[in-house]
Amino acid sequence: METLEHTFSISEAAERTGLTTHTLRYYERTGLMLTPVDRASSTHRRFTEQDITWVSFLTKLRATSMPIARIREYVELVREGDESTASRLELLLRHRITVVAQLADMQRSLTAIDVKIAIYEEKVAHA
Amino acid sequence: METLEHTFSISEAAERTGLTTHTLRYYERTGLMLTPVDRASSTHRRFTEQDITWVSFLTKLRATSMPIARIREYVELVREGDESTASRLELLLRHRITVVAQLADMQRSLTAIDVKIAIYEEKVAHA
DNA sequence: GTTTGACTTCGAGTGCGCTCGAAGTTCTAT
DNA sequence: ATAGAACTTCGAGCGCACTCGAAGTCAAAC
Repeated sequence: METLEHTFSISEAAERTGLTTHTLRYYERTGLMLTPVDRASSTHRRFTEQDITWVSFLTKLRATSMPIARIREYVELVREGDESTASRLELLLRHRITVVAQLADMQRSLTAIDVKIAIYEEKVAHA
Repeated sequence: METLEHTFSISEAAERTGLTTHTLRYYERTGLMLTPVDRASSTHRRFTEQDITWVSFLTKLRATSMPIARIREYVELVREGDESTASRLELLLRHRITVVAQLADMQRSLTAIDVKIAIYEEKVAHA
């Protein structure tokens, strides 16, 4: 059952990815989709499950501050097929290092803020 | 000894805070300093230890994505003096919630990226 | 088959946080 | 005294990632 692949309109895709339709079109036009999005009825976009999956992943890359341009590089590697696996791994590993650094940095900043909070709490408690 | 308060030129302040002189001036002019920076010899800025300490803290706020405008609100509260302690605490606690959310979000994204990395490592190992 | 609303492309606009350059002034070292 | 570096203000410009509006086309529901 369910052998036919289900597809989604742009607004359904927006709903599923948490992006706006504007942003989805922007991502496509700026070269961030693995393949051009299918068009049903000549013009309207039909997003496949794979498109949605990819957009969800690219959202993770964005959420960790990978710049659009870097994501585009990654996409180009994916398009090259299997032979680029090692390059893709390398790109992601490099990105991973920056993410871990970001997390550590943010954690350190949070600690500093917590120190301040503690001081204020003390102050407020004595008033 | 060392009872005289040491002050810093803008380039020394830049060095100590990791910001550029341009950014330090920008922060001052956009209302992010607790008090106007002292001027020695009529025009040149002289940063006090307290200025440096404050800039370091505001850098932590920025590093956790607090917008300039919110920092300005915080600064205005500080200028009001002791009576604003509770408001400042509230502002920081509210910010804290967003920071914790950011950290969790980033951590989740990192996990998704790690899954992909594991897949690629598997693939590369078999080649 | 017509209406309603979702879709299309295109290019321009926005918001944020810097970042920079120009043109002039002041400090420091000799 | 003077050269050169470091400082000053001011306003404009930039880079990134969207975000939006206009004007037109298409499609699903009745």
